Amino acid sequence: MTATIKDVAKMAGVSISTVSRVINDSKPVSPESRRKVLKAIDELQYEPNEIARSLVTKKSNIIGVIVNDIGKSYVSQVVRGIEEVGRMYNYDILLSSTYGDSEAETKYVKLLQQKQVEGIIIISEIHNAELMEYLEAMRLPFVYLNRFYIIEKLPTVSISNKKGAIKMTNHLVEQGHKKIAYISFDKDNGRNVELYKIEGYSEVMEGAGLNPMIINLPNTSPESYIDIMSKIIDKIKNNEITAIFAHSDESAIKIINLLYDEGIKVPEDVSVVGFSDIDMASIYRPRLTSVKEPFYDYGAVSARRLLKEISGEGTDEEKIYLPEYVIERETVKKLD
Amino acid sequence: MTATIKDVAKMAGVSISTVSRVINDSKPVSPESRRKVLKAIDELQYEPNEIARSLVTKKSNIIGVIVNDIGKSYVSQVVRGIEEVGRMYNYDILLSSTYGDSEAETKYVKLLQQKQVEGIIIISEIHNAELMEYLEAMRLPFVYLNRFYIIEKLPTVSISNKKGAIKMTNHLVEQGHKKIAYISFDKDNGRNVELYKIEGYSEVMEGAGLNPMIINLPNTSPESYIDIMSKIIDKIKNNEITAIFAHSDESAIKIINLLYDEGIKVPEDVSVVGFSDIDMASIYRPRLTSVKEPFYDYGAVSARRLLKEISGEGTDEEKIYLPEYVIERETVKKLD
DNA sequence: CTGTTAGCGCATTCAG
DNA sequence: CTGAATGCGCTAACAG
Repeated sequence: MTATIKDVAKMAGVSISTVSRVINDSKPVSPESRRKVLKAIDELQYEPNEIARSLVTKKSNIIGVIVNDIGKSYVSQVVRGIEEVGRMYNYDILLSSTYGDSEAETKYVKLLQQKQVEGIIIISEIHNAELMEYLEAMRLPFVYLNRFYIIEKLPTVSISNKKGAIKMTNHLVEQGHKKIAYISFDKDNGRNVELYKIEGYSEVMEGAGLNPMIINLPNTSPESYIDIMSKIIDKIKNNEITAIFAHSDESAIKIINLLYDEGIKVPEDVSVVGFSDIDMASIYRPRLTSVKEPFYDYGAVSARRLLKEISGEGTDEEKIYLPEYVIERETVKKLD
Repeated sequence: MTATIKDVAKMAGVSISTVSRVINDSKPVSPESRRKVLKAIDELQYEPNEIARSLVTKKSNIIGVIVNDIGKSYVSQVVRGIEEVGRMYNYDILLSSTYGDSEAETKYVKLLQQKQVEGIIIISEIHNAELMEYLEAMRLPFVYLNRFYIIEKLPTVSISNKKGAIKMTNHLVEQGHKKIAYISFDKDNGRNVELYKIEGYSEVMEGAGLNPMIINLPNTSPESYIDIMSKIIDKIKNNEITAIFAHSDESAIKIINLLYDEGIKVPEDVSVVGFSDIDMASIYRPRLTSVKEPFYDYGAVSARRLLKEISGEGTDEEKIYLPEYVIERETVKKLD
C-alpha cells in the first residue's frame, strides 16, 4: 500500500492540514513542523495522489487531444507542439486516436470530458457536422484543427491556404514559368480548403496574363489516375507544361516518382512543387520546394490559446492565422 | 455546473446508490427505477465523473507513456500500437516527452505515478542507470523500450539485432556480394545494440570466408565524417566495396545522398542497405532494402504485456522478441 | 501558525 | 430490490 497524507501526518506528529500546507506551500508553516513533515514524506516516499487532489480542486491539469492518427508525421508534429507548451504550464496530455471514424470523434470527446480534462484539442481530417454542433454546445474550451476542411465558426489555427498558393504561384512565375499546371483532386464537397488554393493559384495566373490549368487527379481508381498522369506526361514532353504545382507534398512526391520512372527528370525536364512541407520534403531527393505549414506551431499556438481560455483570460478571435511561406529547395528550375 | 449523481438521484426520486447501480450495471434494479434513472440521466446530460470514480475504485484506466520525442516517426508508430490495444481494454494514454533529458525521464515517471496511472511504457534512446534502478524498485508495472541500448534486467520488447544483421548479411552474400562494408558509428559505451549487429555481420562474413570490414562513421564533426566518406568512395570506385550495410536507415539514406552527389549510383555502382525500415525507406527512391523493426508491434505487444500484468495475470519472460526479417527493395544489385 | 471539520463525486458495504 | 452511511485522499474554510 502506498502512503497517504494521513500516514505522513501521523509519522510527523502533525495534522493532515499541516502536511497539505507544506506540500502546496499554501500557508505559513513553522520551520519545525515543516522539517518533520519533509522528513516523513521522504521516509515514506510519499507522493500526493493527483486524483484525489483533482476531485477537490476541480483541476485535473490535463488536456485531451483527439487525433486522427498519431502515426502520421504531421499529426505527431502538432502533438509535439501541444505537449511542449502544455508541459510549460504543467498540463499533461490525454491522447485518443480516431482513425477517421466520426463516431469515435464524438465518443472520445465525451470520454475525455468524463476524465475531467480541462480542454480539448482535436486534429481531424474529416468533415463531421455532428461533432461541430456538439463542440459548439459544449462549455468545455477546445480548439479544432483540420488541414483539409474550411472551418467557419469554430476556434482553430491554420495558415491562409489562399495566400500560400499565391506565394507559390508567384514564385513559379518569377522563375520564368508560364505553363503552370495545378494538380488538385476530387473534392467531396465545397468545404475543402482546396478551393482556396485553387483561388490563389488562379488569381496569380490570370493576373500575370497566363492560362490557369487545373487538373484533377482522382484518387478513386489507379486506372484513372494513370490515365490522367499519362496525359500530363504527354504535355510535359510537348513542352505544354513546364511546372507542376501539386496540392500536397505527398502528391508531388508521388508524381515525381512516376515521372522518374518515365525518364522525366525533376527539375531538369519539369519543375514540381508541393504544399505543406512535410518531413519528407526535405529528405527526399531532389529536395522538394513547398509551402510551409508550421505544424509544430499549430500545436503550440492551439495549446497556448486553450490554456489561456482555461485560465479564464477569455479568448480573442475564433481563427488564428499563422504565417505561410515558400521554402525554396531543388525541384524548381529557373527558366529564361 | 455540470450534473452529478446526486442531481440524477433527486430528479429520478431514488437514492444515489440506485443511480450508481444502473450506471455500472452492478446490481439488480427494478425496471421502474431504471427507467426513471435513465430518463433523468438523459435530461440532465449526466456523465459520470471518472476522477471521483477512480478515487474510490483505485482504477484510473490510464497508462502513462513517456517518450523521447513524439515527433519522431518510429516513436509515433510505437505509440500508435500502444494506443490501439489500450483502447481495446478501455485504457487511455497519458503522454510525456523527455527530449532525451534523463532527469526528465525520472521526473515524469513520478508525475505519472501521482496521476495514478496503472502502468508505464517508456520509449527512450539514452542509457539512464538511475531511471533503471528506480523502475526496478517501483511496484508499478512498466515496459521499457530502447532501440539503441541493450536492456538486461528490465521488461522490454524488441527484435534480435544480431539475427537481423545475420539475415541481412546473408542476403547480401546470397546476392553475390563479397566485399561488404558494415558502417557503424562511435558508440559511447559497451551497452549499445550496435555490438550485436556487428557480431551478426562478422559471423556471417567469417562463416562465408569473407573479410569483415567495419567502418566507424563519426557523428562528431562534419569534417571527419566527410573524410571517412571520401575514403569509402575511393574504395567503391576501386571496386573494393560492392555493398554497404549501414547500421540504420537514416545513415543509409544519408550515404546514398552523398554517393549520388558524387555521381555514384545505387544500386548500379554499389548496393546499400539499412536497418529498421523506417517510413522513409519505402518512400525514398530508390526504395531502401532494410531489416524491419516492427515498431507498431513493439507498442502493441508492450501494451498487451502491461495490461496483462496490471490485471494481475502475472508476467512471463522479461524480454519479448519479435520476428525480424529483411525487406527486399531496390538498393541491392545481384552480382554474378 | 495549527488542528478540526466538511465535502469533492462516487462505489460499496450493510440493513432493511 | 433499495436507501443510509462510510470513506477513497485530499484541500479549504473555520475556529482557535
